[in-house]
Amino acid sequence: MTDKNPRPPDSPDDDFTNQWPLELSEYLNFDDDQWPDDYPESFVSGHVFSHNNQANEVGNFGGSSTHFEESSSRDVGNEREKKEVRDRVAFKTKSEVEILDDGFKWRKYGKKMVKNSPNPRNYYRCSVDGCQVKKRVERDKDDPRYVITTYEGIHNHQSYI
DNA sequence: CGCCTTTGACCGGCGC
DNA sequence: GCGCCGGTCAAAGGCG
Repeated sequence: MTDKNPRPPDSPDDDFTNQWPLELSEYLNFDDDQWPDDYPESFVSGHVFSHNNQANEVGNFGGSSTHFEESSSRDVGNEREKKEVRDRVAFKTKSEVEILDDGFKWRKYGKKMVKNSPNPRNYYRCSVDGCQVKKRVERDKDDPRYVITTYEGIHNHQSYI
């Protein structure tokens, strides 16, 4: 259990989104805290990119379309001290494997079967000490060839691997 | 030797 | 009040 609350005040914030190693073909931001029960398939349509810059690190990235979603209460400004200050970022990536290397070390801490999906959902956590970033990975129930990765929180460190 | 993976059980919240 | 669901932790084992 970790009742400590690190996160130095000098740590960079949402800037990390700018240094994302991946090129996002599209980016969607929802005003709501959650997505609809059933995201339409139009979500996944077209825009198939070929990321070559990352391919040198992982061979699994050959040809993948990535969709980016962001939901966070940055407009409120005053709600910084709330318990839900975590940034929720959802990626939809076309991949045969679920283990997409985003440049960070993740330790799997749980697997669960959600009723809305015939496929299990995997829970990962950043292995770096002080970094409480969590990651949720599951396959699309309508398109098993797509993988939905949801990131929660901001990394305490900027170095990856 | 250290770290990560896996499965089960437990817990909290919400709905009915 | 109970049931359901999603989320997390824990212990053991396996692998590098």
